[in-house]
Amino acid sequence: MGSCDLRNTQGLINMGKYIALIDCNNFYASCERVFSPSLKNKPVVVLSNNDGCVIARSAEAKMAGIKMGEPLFKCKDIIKKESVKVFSSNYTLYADMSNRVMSIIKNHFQDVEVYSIDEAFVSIEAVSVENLHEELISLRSKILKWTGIPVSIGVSTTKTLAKLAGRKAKKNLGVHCLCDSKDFTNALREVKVGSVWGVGRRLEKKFFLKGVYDAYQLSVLDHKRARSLGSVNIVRTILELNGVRCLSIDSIPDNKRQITTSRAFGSLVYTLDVLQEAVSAYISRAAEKLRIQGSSCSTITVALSTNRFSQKESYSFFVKTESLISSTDSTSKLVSVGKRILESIFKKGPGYKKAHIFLSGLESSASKQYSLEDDVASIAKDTNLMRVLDRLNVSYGRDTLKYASTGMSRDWLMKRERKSPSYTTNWSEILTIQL
DNA sequence: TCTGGGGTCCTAGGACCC
DNA sequence: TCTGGGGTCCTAGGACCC
Repeated sequence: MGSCDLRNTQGLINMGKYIALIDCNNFYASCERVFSPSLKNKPVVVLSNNDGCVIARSAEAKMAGIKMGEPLFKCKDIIKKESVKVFSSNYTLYADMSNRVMSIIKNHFQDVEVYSIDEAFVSIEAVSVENLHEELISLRSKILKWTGIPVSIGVSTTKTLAKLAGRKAKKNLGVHCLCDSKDFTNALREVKVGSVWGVGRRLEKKFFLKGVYDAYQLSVLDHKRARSLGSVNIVRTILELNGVRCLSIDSIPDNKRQITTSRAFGSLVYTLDVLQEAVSAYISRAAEKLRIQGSSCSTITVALSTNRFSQKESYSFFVKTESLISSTDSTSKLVSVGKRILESIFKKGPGYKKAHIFLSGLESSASKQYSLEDDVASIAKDTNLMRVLDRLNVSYGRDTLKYASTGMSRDWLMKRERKSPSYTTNWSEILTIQL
């Protein structure tokens, strides 16, 4: 963490170093639009897994009154009335489009932190705000021209302020600099405290009770009072609102400390053998993620849950964790432990909606601790097998080679009834143009 | 009928140690 | 009535993010 002396907003202008947040507009909806130009200016939404909730909306869909996170069945009427185009999520496509956008940004700037699939923070040394503004406007057009994805860019001196600037940029669909102390107070007053990055619903409620309603009021809140309402993070947020950098730009992502694969089934599952297929498949996926970052895990947790929205049955969650004697990244080893755990938590009766796998106790595979009981030769063999498996699946597509235990029927697979083709990652689904 | 998934960090409290 | 003090490590749960 950088220095945390308290600076006032006057000091901002002379800090010399800026942080920009580059954020793709309505990202998933925009991706769908790139490949279906007829959707231009039309309302578009993208759904979560299992076609459950709306997780991305084009501007027109927002205008039509569809809310973020709303279950599909609750906005069926609007969708019909406004002829909203609905897509299942197509993560392969979005990840690929994201990579394209991010690589343009990385070519342009040195210090880039890819913060999420649709956002990046960059740290910039600029001569003047005016020059920077120009530069970012041209970057924005380049991204739009090269990928078809519109972005908005917020600039300020800390991440938290860049986020606020990004909100403004979204409204006028371009670049917004929040670097001048004159605009500062007004800009902060316009933002509800709950919209500040780092203030969620719980904290917002607490702040309301204390008469803190907007970002400006938060920025002048006494640190001790703030600390009594939240954790040390909220004090950092206040400092950041005052232009004091507490959060740095991390251009090299850390390895994950925990790996999760949890997914709802397409329909309720009642039998152990179908659950075993699903759990094996989820573990395979989690183990792949583990190997991608070169880690092994020493703890595996398996959980089953019923439908939490069901009126008829009460919600149940069964969970069990097992520690391994020495850590592993082998799919087969993890699957066999996972299946054993599943058998021990499975109860006949309820319909299961979801299975969850958590891998934790992660350490680098290269420097892992062996146990006296380890059969080193068979571990080496397994490692080679995993290498071949991963390589084939990278070259020829996921699940080209998979464990039989993950099932052939895959009755539990999630619903994705309105998925667009994987235009950019699958030869057989490439875009075709008819003349 | 239908309600996402994958992460992080922080804190309090218990277990344990000398 | 009286019940050491100081420390570490681990875990569960809460809050937040996209």
